[in-house]
Amino acid sequence: MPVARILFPIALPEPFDYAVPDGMDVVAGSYVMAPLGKTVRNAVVWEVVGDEVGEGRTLKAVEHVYDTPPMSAAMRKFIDFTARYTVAAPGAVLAMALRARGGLQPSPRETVYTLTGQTPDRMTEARARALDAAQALCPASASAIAQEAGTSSAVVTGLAKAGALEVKRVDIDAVFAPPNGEQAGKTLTDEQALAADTLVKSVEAGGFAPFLLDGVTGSGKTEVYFEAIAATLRKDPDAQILILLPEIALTQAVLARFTERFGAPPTPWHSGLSQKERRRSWREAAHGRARIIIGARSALFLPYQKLGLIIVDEEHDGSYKQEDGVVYHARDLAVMRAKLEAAMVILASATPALETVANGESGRYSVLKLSARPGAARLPDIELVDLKRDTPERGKWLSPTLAEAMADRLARGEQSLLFLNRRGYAPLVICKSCGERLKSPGTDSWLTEHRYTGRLVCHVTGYSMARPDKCPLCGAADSLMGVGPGVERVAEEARVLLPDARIEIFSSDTARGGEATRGIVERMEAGEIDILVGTQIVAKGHNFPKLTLVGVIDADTGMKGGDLRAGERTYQLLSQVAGRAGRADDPGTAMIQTFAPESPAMQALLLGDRDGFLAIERENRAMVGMPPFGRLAALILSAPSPEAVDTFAQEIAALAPHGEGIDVFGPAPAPLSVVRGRHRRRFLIQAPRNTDLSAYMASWRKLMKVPSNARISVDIDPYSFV
DNA sequence: AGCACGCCGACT
DNA sequence: GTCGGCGTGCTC
Repeated sequence: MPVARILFPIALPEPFDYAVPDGMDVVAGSYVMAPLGKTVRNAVVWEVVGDEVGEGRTLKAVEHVYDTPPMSAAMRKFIDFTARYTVAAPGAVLAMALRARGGLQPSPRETVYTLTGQTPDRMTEARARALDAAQALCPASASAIAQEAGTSSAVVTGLAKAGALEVKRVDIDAVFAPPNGEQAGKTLTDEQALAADTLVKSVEAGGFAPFLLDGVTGSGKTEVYFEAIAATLRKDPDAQILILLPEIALTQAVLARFTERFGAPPTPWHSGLSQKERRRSWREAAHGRARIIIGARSALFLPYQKLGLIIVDEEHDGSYKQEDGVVYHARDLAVMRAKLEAAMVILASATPALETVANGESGRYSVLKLSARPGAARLPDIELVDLKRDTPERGKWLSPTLAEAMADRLARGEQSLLFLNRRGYAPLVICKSCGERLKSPGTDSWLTEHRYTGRLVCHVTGYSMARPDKCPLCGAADSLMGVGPGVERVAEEARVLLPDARIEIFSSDTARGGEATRGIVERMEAGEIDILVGTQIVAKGHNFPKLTLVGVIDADTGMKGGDLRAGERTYQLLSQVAGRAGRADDPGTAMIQTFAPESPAMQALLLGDRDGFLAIERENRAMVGMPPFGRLAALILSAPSPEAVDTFAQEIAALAPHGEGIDVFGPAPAPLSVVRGRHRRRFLIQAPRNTDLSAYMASWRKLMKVPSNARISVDIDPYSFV
């Protein structure tokens, strides 16, 4: 009897062996149901091993094979690669690919009713209303028609019996309409056409080909990669195309743009989908019927039948890094997935990551540059405001220079945007009488004061409490004081400064859901807002024609935290924010308040010299062997008590294997040393560029005996660390 | 990930 | 005397 090696979507160390009953059609990649312990679970056949009989052991049998086409060999290889690379169990990676309940079953069906045109022999008041409702809703269930008509569903079934309504059984999860690759796109500029042509030629040639599409904001990157998508659709009627976007960019407007360009809505995938939508998107992707899939990082793990093209838009965006569970970077894995699929991959950005630029320069990626903004819109003039000389009053955050510019814009009827990447009123609350800093319970992160809601909120755990009127530690009344600026406090300051101005706050707190966001954007476009105070939510997308001043409250915030990429991230974010100012005939001004105007990031911003900035960054990193010139990994341990985690950390430190050129630093308290009652320690591992760090971390991990109350997580190529 | 087996506190 | 707390170990 053939034996199937089956991988379960749980963190088991390896696939398990099962007997394949006679006549059951099981191949590598088959989605099956098999008994495991006391339960029966969905799983995937990883390989079928000939007619080998287990050495005297009896195997359980595969129970059921699903009709879903088997998972492709490339997908299985990708899962194995990801597991090895991220030092995770293959089953834990497979679990990410199977996250859609009901996706393996055929679509559930429902009974719907449509008009036949016949009139029933006997017509009643209720029947007439039901027929009207059926016409309005067209295909609809009996209950929906009955509700609309204000009758019982017996009326609807009665009409069906009388021949006035036709009964149909239909799939609840409709198939996505196929996109059209023949439809023409916008007219491209010469520069855009040149880039698009290169991409189209590469699609036609086929095979693995990585590209960096490096184009300034507004240079039309999307229109260029649309041509690559269209070419892929034309070339291969089975090829699927995946577009990865940062979660925050997955808006209705973006989906609409794809719908318009390709004549059919794309298949969406992100954390906000309902169970029904997930099931539908997953099934269509797994069957190969979904042709264009637009999703957040997790869409990379859908089991496509045949990927022809992957696009990673805003490839520098930090949200591509998954931090819990299987720790991965979707951009890096996207390139690997494309390689395994022999597909093309396009990384697009106005401010590409240093790693990506380095890959371009070394020739691993082909680089396409777009330098011009069509419509002749120029980038804004940038001014650095030196906070050491141009200091705001105590407890204030707007420098005299910025305040004056805002007043000037208001007088001219133009708009200003103040940017501060901090939600709420004050990022820290202290007690004036005992000095206590209020923290989230079981965590060492500060509570942020939100005046708008009158609450103290932890931005790490989501914990929130009503603002107490007494210090919880010493009991002193009226002693709590918010320290530091948040968008609410800056808005308050602006209101005092310019009482006649219409001022609004734009952050994830005030713009919950698309509705409120659209409201703010519309009022801004209509000129009903004079000053908008926002967090990084304002950095993306929207262009406001009357906006001529952007003020960056504190350019140095992002530089704290000892992060390797702090300078790079600050540059990316600030250049994006600054780009919001200006319009075709008036470039506008961006005023950036900083205590370090002489720093390379600020100087590069001032001069608009992104490449110069990257060159300095690169030199610094090359000197100290940091990525991409060396490799990093992190090992994070956690346990319920500081004593337990320290003991465990010491044991682990002693076990670290020797490796050529590999340095192990730590243990040190992790960036957030206490999270939800768990104490965390971190090791940082640095190695030469060509080291197989995954293999090193896996060999180390094998030596560890992890106590049951402790957790361990490996982060290859960590992004945030101290 | 479930689920059961295992030894130590408060209850009908 | 039992019910049940979740520590730990296994699932082909």
